Amino acid sequence: MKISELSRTSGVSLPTVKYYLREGLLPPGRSLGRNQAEYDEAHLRRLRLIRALIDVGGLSVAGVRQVLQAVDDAELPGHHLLGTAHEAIAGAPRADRTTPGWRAARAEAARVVADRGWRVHANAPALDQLADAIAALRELGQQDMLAMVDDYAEATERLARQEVSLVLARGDRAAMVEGLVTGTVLGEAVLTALRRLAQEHTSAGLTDPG
Amino acid sequence: MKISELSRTSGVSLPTVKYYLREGLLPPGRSLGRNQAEYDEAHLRRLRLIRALIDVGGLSVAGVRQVLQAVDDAELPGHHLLGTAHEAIAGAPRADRTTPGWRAARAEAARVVADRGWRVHANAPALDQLADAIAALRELGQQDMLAMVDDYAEATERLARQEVSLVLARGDRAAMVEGLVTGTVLGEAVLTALRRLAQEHTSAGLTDPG
DNA sequence: CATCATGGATAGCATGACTGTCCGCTATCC
DNA sequence: GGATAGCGGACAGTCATGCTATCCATGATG
Repeated sequence: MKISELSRTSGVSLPTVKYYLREGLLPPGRSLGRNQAEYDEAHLRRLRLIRALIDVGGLSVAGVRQVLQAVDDAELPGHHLLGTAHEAIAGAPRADRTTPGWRAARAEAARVVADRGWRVHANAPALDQLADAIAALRELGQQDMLAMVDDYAEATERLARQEVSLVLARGDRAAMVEGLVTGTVLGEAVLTALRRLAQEHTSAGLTDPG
Repeated sequence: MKISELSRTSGVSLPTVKYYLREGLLPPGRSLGRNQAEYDEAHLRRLRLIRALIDVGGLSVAGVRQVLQAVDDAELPGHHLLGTAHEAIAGAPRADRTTPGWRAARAEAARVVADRGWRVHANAPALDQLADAIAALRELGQQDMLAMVDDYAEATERLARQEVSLVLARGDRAAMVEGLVTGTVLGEAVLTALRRLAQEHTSAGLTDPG
């Protein structure tokens, strides 16, 4: 198919498709001459993945590029890809990570993980994000919220087991890789949306039962 | 304290403090004349909350303003505040919500909630976000991931019960209100960070046991 | 009394994610 | 075989966000 058809059937405007091409998110089509190129199903699929990562996952264009490069790297072992996906989701840190309070929170985050016996990379971005949140909670005098951490950890551990086995159940590598990325990014969107709905339900039920 | 001290002790640059004042995130200090104003602990606290919502929660300045207006509205019933927080977190939708695929996903989202007996506002933003994610998953041929939805719902329901009762356990309204906001926004950060860590642990454990 | 910070207003800047325009070329439809 | 619509490629322009910088008249402070 031609670029205009790619644009039309994907719903992504033509200038934007060109932009993604320029930015290396979308591989160039098979050139059929100086000013004609052929795109196929794989491009369409890729374009949809890009939009999902941006629109639903909230990734930046740079983050998407990172993820896609990892996806396309056939050598990369699976859980490296996961790490890349996590880095891309994380983006640039906004919080100040130099204060003593943050360092303490960071140590606390490491402790939570260690207590659970989780084997994670010592400088996983998620550890820093957890520290950001813990530090903020303490700074705001909301430490009592930290009582939830164990419940969160328990729940996420159970869910992660399900997710990972679901992805591993797929036979081939390509399907696993895509599942990993979408599971990580879109799964997070599903989880947080459901959390909000559950909160709304529960708070309505408790403040206005019946 | 003076504005410069507020800036110094909060770690937020003076121009930024002025910016937040201009934007109405921070209430003006008690004026002591044409060019002098007095700020207090409440301002410091508020400033820290703003930074937490922006840095950790990822809210936009507009979103923060929305939340704080609700926080300051003493009339607003509790679960309205929750709704406002959810709207502010959600921000402007990025996905296209006019396609038939999206409508189907939206109906599916409503069904998930209804099947659980969750009582939520029929146009809660989280329902749309859930639909965004479901639509993306289907569009990408990753429907099998939707098998997780029930587990997510189950887990979030249990967690929400804990969270809400934790917040309600606080005596006074002001503490509850702040707990609600921080619990919603920062709790989400904690949850997603832990989810990523759990994923990393699990995938490492399954691909490389020992 | 000399400085210096302050409140208030306005302008400027960096980044990110597009969007619009132009150009020379070519496939395709009369 | 000529018109014309679409194409690839290069770039400049746009818009929103979240600050940051400058200026000024005033008044606090040593």
